[in-house]
Amino acid sequence: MDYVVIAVNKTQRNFILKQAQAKCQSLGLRLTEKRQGVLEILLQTVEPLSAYELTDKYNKSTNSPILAMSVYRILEFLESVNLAHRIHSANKYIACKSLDGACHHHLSVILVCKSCHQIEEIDSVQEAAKHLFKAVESTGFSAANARLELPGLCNLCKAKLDK
Amino acid sequence: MDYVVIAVNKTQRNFILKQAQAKCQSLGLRLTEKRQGVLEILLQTVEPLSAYELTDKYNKSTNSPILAMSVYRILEFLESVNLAHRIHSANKYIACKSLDGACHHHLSVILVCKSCHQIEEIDSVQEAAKHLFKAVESTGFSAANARLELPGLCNLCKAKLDK
DNA sequence: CTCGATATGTTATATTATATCAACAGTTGA
DNA sequence: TCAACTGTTGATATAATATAACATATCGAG
Repeated sequence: MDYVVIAVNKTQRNFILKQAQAKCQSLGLRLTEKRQGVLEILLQTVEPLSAYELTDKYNKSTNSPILAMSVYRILEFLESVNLAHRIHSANKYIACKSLDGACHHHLSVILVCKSCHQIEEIDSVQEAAKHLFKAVESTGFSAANARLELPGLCNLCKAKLDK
Repeated sequence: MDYVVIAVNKTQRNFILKQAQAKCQSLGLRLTEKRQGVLEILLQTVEPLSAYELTDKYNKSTNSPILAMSVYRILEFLESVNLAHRIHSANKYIACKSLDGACHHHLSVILVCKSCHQIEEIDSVQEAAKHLFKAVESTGFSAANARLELPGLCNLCKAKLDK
């Protein structure tokens, strides 16, 4: 299985946005224009973005600008409904790009390349992750909604460094 | 197996410090007075500390004070030789309290309690962690020196919340 | 419409982290 | 012994990330 950086095309973005709308509605929450705008920028971007980078991008693409403060609040909202994830090791944020609308939040594994700083949220290690969670929970600790961030080197960077 | 917050007693601290000295020496590096001082504070403390908290504690316990800048540098050093770990999800730092002098850095799992913010570095899930790493590496990604941070609720806090 | 709740605007400030250059200490080798 | 080199720390400035607090605006239910 090949390792590729996730980039979603326009059709996919629209699909995810629609699902996001539906999800919020079903929760009795509002995916407002600004919230959707922020989510769109995250979806359009391959690398994770800091709140301030996100603010800049947002403001370049609109004529009703937003403040970083609001972006933080919006990110908090998006995270709370699992539409975006925070990458702690980088203090940056990504959209959840899972196309089936059900990113496996409880078990998701995020690979963080130390060299190119790109990120891949992978599903193919579900089983192993599940085992780890079970082992952890058997110690009495309740692992909640965890995304495992694994630092390392992606395929491409490894190839470059090997040269 | 019970979940307990790691606290090392004085004897254990001294033991770890001695090992740290030896480790640095064998690497041709110096565990200077300040570096050792910072490590000691971390070892004496159960909760993870921010660089600035660490600075304050240090300066309260000495008459040759230190600057936060230096603490950052020292933390970087301690991390580079695996005597301390950074908790990304909290932007704080802990000492590696493994008594056998060989914290399993490549596979270590850190439980972070969202409620009391205390931290437990556990060894008992080595096998499961190893499997996960293998699964990840089979995707072509080289996981490097990872500590997995798992957010959740520790035993004690869970009990409190259940009341 | 209007009231309450939610969302956003606005300003200020806290917290975390890095950059830069100078001073000093310890080691090495002539 | 002394000069040169390397690594460590001091000192100051500033950048980057994040939260607090309060005001205003907007949405939706009744």
